Order: sequence, then C-alpha cells, then structure tokens
Amino acid sequence: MNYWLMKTEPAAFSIDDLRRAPKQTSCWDGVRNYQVRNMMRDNMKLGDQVFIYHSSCAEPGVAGIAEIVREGYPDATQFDRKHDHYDAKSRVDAPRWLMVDVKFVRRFNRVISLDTLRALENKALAGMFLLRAGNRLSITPIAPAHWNYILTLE
DNA sequence: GCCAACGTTGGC
DNA sequence: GCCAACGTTGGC
Repeated sequence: MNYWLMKTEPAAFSIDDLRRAPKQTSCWDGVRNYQVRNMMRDNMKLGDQVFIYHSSCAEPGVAGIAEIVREGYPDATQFDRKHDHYDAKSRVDAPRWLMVDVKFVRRFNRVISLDTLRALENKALAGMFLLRAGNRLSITPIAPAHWNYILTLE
C-alpha cells in the first residue's frame, strides 16, 4: 500500500466537505500537472491512504485521512468548455487529464500544522516531499515512516 | 497583495 | 532544443 498527501484549499473543498459528501466520497478533479497526472495514472492504487492537506488558509496543515476508492479515470472537467479547468487541447479519445475518487476516513482532532512539520524537517521528517523548497505539486508521496510519525503528532 | 519557485508555452 | 516570458502555487 502507498501513502500520499493531497492538497486542497478548504475554502473550495475541505475535509469536512468530503465528510459530508454523498457516500463520503468525491472525485479529485482539476489536476493539471503532468507529474501529478503520472502519479495518479501509474502509482495510486485502490486502498492507498491519503493525508488531506489544507493549503492557502489560516492554518495550513494536515487535516485528516482519506482513502483511494477508484483509480485514475478521465477528468470530465477537461472537456467542459464552461469549466475553469477546460483544456481545449485534450481529446475525448485521448484524455490528457485523470482524476481519482477519494473517500473520507477520519478528521484529525486538530490540524497538524505546516509549522509543526517544518520543525521536524531535519529530524523525523527529513526528505519529506512537501517540505522541499519550492514544491508545488498538489499530490506528493509520503514515506511509510513519515506517515506513521505524523500520526503520532495528532 | 507580495513574491519566490518552477512548470508551461512558443518563437527562434 | 534553447530560453525568455508568462502563469500558477501557496506561504507569508
């Protein structure tokens, strides 16, 4: 099993929105980065566990856990002319962008803040992808040891 | 709102 | 294939 971290802006879609969604499940659309697309296509598997990370908000950090319940399939928004994520260069018979479905697992009792994670970047969380300078990927892999350590921070 | 980082685009 | 311009991300 693999572990991931997926970023979302809580003003747009938060861990609570996922908890309240039908079947507590949502597609994860809008990815328009090839590295992230490739991870969705090649590496994200059913049952993989995901940290839901809140970005661009008062307290950026890990807010809870979700699970992959459907592997990569075409992101419908790429073909919707009225949608912000419309991609005129993508073709229905050769979709450029994928999404996965995620299901709510649980919300943390408190957000494990970016500050908290940063304080450990040269210690228990050395090499964590999220903490690398300039990292802007909306989905990053998490090492199992880091996953387990972060759980102890709750 | 600023700005550093860095991915993407497109002219050459 | 190079690289300047441009757009986006996301913390602050």
